[in-house]
Amino acid sequence: MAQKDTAKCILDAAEELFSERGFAETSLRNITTKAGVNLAAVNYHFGSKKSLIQAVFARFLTPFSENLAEALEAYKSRQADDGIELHGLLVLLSGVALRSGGTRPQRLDIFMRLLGLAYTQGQGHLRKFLKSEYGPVFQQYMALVTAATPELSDADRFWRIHFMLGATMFTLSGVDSLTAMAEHDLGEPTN
Amino acid sequence: MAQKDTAKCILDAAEELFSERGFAETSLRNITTKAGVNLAAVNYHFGSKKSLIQAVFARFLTPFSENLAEALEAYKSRQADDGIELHGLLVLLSGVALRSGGTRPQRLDIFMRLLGLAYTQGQGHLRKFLKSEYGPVFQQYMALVTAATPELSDADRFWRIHFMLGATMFTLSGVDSLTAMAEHDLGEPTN
DNA sequence: AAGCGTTTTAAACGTATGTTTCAAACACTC
DNA sequence: GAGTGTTTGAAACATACGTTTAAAACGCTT
Repeated sequence: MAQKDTAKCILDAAEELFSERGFAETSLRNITTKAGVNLAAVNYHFGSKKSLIQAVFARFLTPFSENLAEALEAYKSRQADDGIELHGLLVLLSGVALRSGGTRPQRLDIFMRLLGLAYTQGQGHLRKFLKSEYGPVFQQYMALVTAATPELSDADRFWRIHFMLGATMFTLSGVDSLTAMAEHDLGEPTN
Repeated sequence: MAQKDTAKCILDAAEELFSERGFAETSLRNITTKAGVNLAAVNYHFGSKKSLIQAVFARFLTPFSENLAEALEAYKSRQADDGIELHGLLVLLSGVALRSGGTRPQRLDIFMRLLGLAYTQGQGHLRKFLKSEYGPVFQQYMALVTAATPELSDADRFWRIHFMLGATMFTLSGVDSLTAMAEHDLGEPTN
């Protein structure tokens, strides 16, 4: 419970609570209570709840997109001669994702849930923020994927990426959804 | 805009708004305004917002689980001799899902988004409701899937189901997530 | 230790929400 | 057409939220 930095404590608490309960269902009072700080600290350090949400994403995505940009540069100069290869691109992406989790290993779980929330809840400001801030790197990556799969039609590539992304995010985020409904009451307690 | 049944208008509006914006982000005033009914109608017809949320799910899931139960019975008696076959089970499930959409074809899209929300937002009451109400049918289905894949370890089967479910739900729900970040500004307007 | 910018604290503010109330409007039987 | 149970309507309620305020506490240079 090292209370070294108030802003960091708030981000940690917010990250966890948001991923468990969503944005609107998590009040600033929930966050500050869990973080052990004063309620006003959120607005002092982040300005507003919206900005706090964006900051939670930025803390993960900024290193991630930087790592991805670097890896893409290295990959492009390395593969300049013998063309773009899909397998290498996928390995590159998963490697960057795993490396960007920071110290805590469960960071990727939490972040996958957050990313899902960003697009299932009404947070339009978040979508705009993510797209304008981190869009270019992902567009760059997608362009390479397209170059690596010239044999696919745009529609085929679109759906295959959706399938892959869905399986990945769903699995990594640990959201059980339908399986939870069919779950026998073995295993961990429900709360 | 046939205002035949107030309860139905409320369910339609709630279903759509919930799937677009989440549960907590959608107020009863939003719903009743869109439905063209009085604010108090929600509490009169459904008792509370929680009950309304459950009713939205029940309207889709009750026919779905009944159809599934029937289809399972028919399948089991038909396949009694030559064993359980996985492909037939999957065709059965997708057939039931497509048939349970009701008249409107986009119902399945909306419902996949809702199902995702049910497990990413903090609605614990919803999870309990879904599990107790519809869990048994899905357990029955999963038992058949298990019987149809005796060559798989429990872990393998668990992850394969997760992959399939993730790809399916992600694709059907039309949630764009990461792809939206890399999207070029072509295509439909953003709002 | 005084001074000053930064951070924390407790309390209050305005607003939006879910819910309740109670009278009016309606539907339908006798 | 009066009477009765059901549904709608406008308004008010209590509560929880995000945000703001202003004073207190702190950290650090001098």
